[in-house]
Amino acid sequence: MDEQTRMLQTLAGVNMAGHSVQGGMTLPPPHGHDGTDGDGRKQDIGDILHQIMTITDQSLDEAQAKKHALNCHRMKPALFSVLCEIKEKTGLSIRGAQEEDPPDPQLMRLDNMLLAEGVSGPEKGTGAAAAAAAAAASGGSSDNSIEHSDYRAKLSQIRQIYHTELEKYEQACNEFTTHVMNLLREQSRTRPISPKEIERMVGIIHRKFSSIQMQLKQSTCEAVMILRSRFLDARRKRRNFSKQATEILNEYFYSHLSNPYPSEEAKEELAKKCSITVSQVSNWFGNKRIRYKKNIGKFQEEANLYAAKTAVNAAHALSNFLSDPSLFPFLGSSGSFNLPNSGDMYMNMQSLNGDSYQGAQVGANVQSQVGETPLSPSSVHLPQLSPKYMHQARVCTQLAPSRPPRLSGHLLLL
DNA sequence: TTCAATGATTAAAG
DNA sequence: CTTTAATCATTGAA
Repeated sequence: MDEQTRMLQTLAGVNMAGHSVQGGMTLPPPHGHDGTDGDGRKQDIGDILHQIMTITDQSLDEAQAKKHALNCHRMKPALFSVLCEIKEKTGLSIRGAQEEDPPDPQLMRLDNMLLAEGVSGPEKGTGAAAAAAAAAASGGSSDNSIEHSDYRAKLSQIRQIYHTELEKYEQACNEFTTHVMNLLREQSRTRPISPKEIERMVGIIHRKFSSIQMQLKQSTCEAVMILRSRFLDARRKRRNFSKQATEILNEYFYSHLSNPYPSEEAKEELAKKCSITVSQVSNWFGNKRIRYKKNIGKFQEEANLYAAKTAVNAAHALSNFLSDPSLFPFLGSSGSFNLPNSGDMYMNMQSLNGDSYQGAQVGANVQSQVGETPLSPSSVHLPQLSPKYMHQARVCTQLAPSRPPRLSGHLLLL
């Protein structure tokens, strides 16, 4: 302790013997006289003030030398550690303890939202590529893809700004932190600063910067929300599908009337054909099924139309099929097996097309004859002529009573 | 302007 | 997840 005492004396320029250093914030105690503090203290303060006032009179070299001597004093580390400890025990440590804060729920919410919107988080190269591919796949024929890419572009713009700003903040934060740390380390040579204190300081800086980041995140969130709402509005603005698309969808629907539930693959196929998305196909079929079921009569004309259309298509397909001599060599030349081109064949095709039992009675009012809802899964569903949708054809065991017995002959022929 | 048609969204159910 | 049923919101024709 003797060394420390002397050290203190050197530092304060006064004799502190016999006085406790616990009074951290109080002025250095006067030297010499134990217990007789009255006039002595005043004089000591005067001395100190004088020293301070005249410090500029010292030559720089002299001051530097003094400083150096002080820094090199072998008891300095020990003394500083004690001083640091004292500091810890006084106000500073209390403040530090109070600043232990739990993760801000608000910040968490913002983070989650940014993550969900794809602004923060992993680089969404795949997502953007997929979106671009989707936009390209839809052929650019619809405004939808344009709007979508527009949204994407704006979002990535926001994303970019967000990231550059974030990076800037982070860089500034790191710079400032290292600067402060260096400063404190430098200062720790001349005044007691514990590593813990530096740590705390770093914590304070980080908190400050993260509050700035939160503002950034908040404004980014706002921007995304605005963009999103605008885009959602735009998305709600529907466009009717093209006539061709509706045609294709209706064709599929009415030729699968007993089971109008396209498989995933079928949906994809239809989506591709119609230049719409799979979910749009799903929407369309959902709407179509419910609206058809609600008012079959209203759709009768349409049903007949498409049934006839598919029948004609099928007839052509079958015609081509049957007239292929390589398939039926026993039939001889194509001439010897004349396909009936009109009425007869047409009706055959109608019955061949197991699904379009509505269409089998073109022009008739079928409503009364439809004993069961055509959507009932118990309806017969015979394989289609078109091989494309073969995979989802389903042959049920029971025949609908209202339906005529069916075409085993044709099928056998095929 | 009206209104049926239609694509999209939603809750509920499985 | 998919589907149904109801509903919303826009479109396009009258």
